[in-house]
Amino acid sequence: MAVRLVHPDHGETVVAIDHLDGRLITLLAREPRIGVLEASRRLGVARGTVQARLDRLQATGVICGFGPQVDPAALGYPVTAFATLEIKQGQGADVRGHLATVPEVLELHTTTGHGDMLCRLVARSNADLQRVIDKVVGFEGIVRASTAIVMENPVPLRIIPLVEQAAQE
Amino acid sequence: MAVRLVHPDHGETVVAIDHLDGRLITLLAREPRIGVLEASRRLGVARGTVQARLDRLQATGVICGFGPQVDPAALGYPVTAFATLEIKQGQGADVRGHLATVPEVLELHTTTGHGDMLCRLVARSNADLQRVIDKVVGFEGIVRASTAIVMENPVPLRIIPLVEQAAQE
DNA sequence: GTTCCGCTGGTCAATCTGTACAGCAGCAGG
DNA sequence: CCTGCTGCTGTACAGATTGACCAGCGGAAC
Repeated sequence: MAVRLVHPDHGETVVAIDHLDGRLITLLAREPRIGVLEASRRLGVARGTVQARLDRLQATGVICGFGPQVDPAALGYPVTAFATLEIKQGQGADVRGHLATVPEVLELHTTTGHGDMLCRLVARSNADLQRVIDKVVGFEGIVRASTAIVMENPVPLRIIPLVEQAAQE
Repeated sequence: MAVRLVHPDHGETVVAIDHLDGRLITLLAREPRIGVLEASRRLGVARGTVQARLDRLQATGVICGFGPQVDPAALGYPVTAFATLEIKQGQGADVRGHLATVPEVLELHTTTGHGDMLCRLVARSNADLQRVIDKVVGFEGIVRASTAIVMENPVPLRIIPLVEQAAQE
């Protein structure tokens, strides 16, 4: 059963999930098209149980949606890159706003370490990547950018192993 | 209409999507729970059209699934970090296999540039991150690792702006 | 002109959903 | 021991949705 807890160290709200929650999430991840009824059959529990678990998982924020997963490569953007940006003092907010307007910026984080920001880019080709980088970097406030082009993706974004680990407890 | 094309430069299969496809994906991303019937009402087209479009988008790989989106923070892993790894020559495959077994590694890419690999990690706390990094790096073949902790995430992983751009054409 | 293809608007049976209910079991508190 | 609470089960119901069809229509290509 998913239960809201308060982390003893940080006071953040976390949610403890049990084995059934874990199996449910894993099942949904593997076969997203099945409905509540079919899921209850697979898991060997009553339909109402699955419904209640799902409602709770969404209410607690563990599951934040079932949006379609779109493959940028299939859309014509097969090149992925990560850019580390160095930002001029005090320009952070402007840069964030700028990057948010660039469709090819799929993700942006502010980080500790050598750079100040890390963003994930896609482009139509290696040549097109230059255009994207110019668009990203062509903004006052960005001092320097270093880009790493993704060649292979041995582990695509995943969550199931973590869910299973979290469900162990 | 989503149509398979062959990219003139690379020979890769890409898919051109039209405005209706774009609206459909955007709609599904915004309100994932609506069904085909409701979507057809919102888009002002026949139900069969939406069904056909969806089938085609999935067949062409543009939409690769509707899996649940799980928030690691809600599961008790509020700390995200990116680690750049330098790999000893010829150890790539072993390192990939090792990292794939670590649940806290959500994503792994091999890249050009200073490092050889870039991976996304989560941890229960900053202190716990040390444990995760030790687990990741404690493997022969990894020469050096540099980690950037994520402080803020101004642009969460998104795809809609790109879909809208792709749908313009 | 003819053919192909996609969109429309309609139907059909089968299934699923949301909701509700009573019964039962485990657990904590008194 | 009894009580109250919570969660799971099995069931029921009306209403909505799904997948599958079909004939007709229009635009684009040959």
